[in-house]
Amino acid sequence: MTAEIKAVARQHLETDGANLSLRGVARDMGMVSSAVYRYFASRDDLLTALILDAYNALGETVEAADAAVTDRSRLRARWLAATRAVRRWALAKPAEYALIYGSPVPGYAAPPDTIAAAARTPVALARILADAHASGTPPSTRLSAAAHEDLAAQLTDAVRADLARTRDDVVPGLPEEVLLLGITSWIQMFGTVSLELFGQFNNVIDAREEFFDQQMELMADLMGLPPTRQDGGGRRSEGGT
Amino acid sequence: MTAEIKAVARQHLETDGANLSLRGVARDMGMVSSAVYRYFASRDDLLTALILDAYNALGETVEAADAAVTDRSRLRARWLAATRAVRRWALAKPAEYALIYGSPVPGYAAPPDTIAAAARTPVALARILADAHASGTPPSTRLSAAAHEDLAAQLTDAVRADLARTRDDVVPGLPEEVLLLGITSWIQMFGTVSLELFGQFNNVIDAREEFFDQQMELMADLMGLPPTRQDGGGRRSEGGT
DNA sequence: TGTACATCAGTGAACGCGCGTTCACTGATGTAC
DNA sequence: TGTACATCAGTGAACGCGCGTTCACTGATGTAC
Repeated sequence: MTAEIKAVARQHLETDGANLSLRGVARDMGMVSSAVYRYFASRDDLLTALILDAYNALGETVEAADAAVTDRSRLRARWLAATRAVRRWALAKPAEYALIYGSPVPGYAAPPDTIAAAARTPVALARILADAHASGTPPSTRLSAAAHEDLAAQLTDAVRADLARTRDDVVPGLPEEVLLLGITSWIQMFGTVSLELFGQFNNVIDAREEFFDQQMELMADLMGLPPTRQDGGGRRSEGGT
Repeated sequence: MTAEIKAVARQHLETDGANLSLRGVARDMGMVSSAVYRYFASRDDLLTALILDAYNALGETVEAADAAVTDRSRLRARWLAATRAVRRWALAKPAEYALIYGSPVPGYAAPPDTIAAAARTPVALARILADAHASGTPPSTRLSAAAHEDLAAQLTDAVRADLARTRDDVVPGLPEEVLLLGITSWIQMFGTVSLELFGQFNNVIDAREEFFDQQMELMADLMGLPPTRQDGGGRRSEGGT
């Protein structure tokens, strides 16, 4: 019942964006508008439910994509699978993506329940990095030694404190510089998906899937995730030659 | 006259987001709603004008910030000045930023005039990278040699073609891998600003200015922009000790 | 098996509101002679 | 200096529409005895 309303509302998101009309949803369900109030106390309540669902659907998708890599030690494959899952989900449900990662809805304040759901995807990604660190992968094989040394020296106390707080919550034991590279990669992933989806790649990048993969490979390099087959020194070897 | 309408409309953006009301703007100007039609043919026309203005205002800000670095060879300082200008502008005018870099307005299609204006900021940033290349800075001093070699090998034909097209338009002569790192940095910059502005840093990053600076320093490392004072090997030295 | 009653999903009318756009108009300002 | 006329910024009423939310209600379904 409430699930059906949400399903119709999700369709409306595609055309109306966040200024979703409760009356329009009711109309499409063959109901009178006041009937919706039996299921949702207000339009904002419906919106909140959609936001929560979107965060959870994305989180679930990412978790599943990561879990589908059966050899858990293939850390780069896990990273690529998880980030590709984000992009694929965003392309499949652009309105839901925009709802959670786009501009805030004017006049709408997300209730605190959404915070935990919002964390689901970043936490899934962080777990991959934590596994990499636990398995002894040297942090960032791809940054030069000098750059890596600098990275730690460069951190101000305030940023370090932020990192330490998240570290303790999510990935205990991970060095702050490593977490920093993880957050950098997280930003790069959402930045790439958002710029593509919001139209900033028009007339610049046409090969979007390949470009995304390339960016995520670069981020894997940055985080020091080992090449998928550990046979080639620093060279990636999956997919030919 | 039209400038005043746009000024009031910009204030409305702050509260209403993109579902800006033409009647509301007229009301605030002490005019009757139909009077606005003497200056803008429709609500969408007004929106288009605001989008154009926003792209140009941001572009101008970035160009000015770059130009303010009088020693043009201080490439890292120019990069930091330009990217900080983006963030500062976005924080000062969040609604205008959301209008151009947030989720697309439902039912609104940006006319082609906006494309040239949209390019202004990326072009200003690309120029810094082109100057770095022209002055003989080795591309990406901070990636390990193996990683940098990989970067070129990793590019597929399609991505390479995209890069070549942009290169020929904007920064003739720049190697594709170097442009790629520039685009990566461009994405990182807008990703960081957007995630901050759209609320994804809540409960994660509090020291936002310092964090942003750190990310942009990292990107400068990635692009191989030399440290601000060329006296310290690989170590950054501006700002003490 | 049959009646009385409670539950509750959905109705329909109404509230007060705001919107974009049109159209014939007023009335001040400026120009031409 | 004075009159006649054109320009044009802004008015006011109206069009048809949609919205979120409320409230008293109907009528089917299910439960209790």
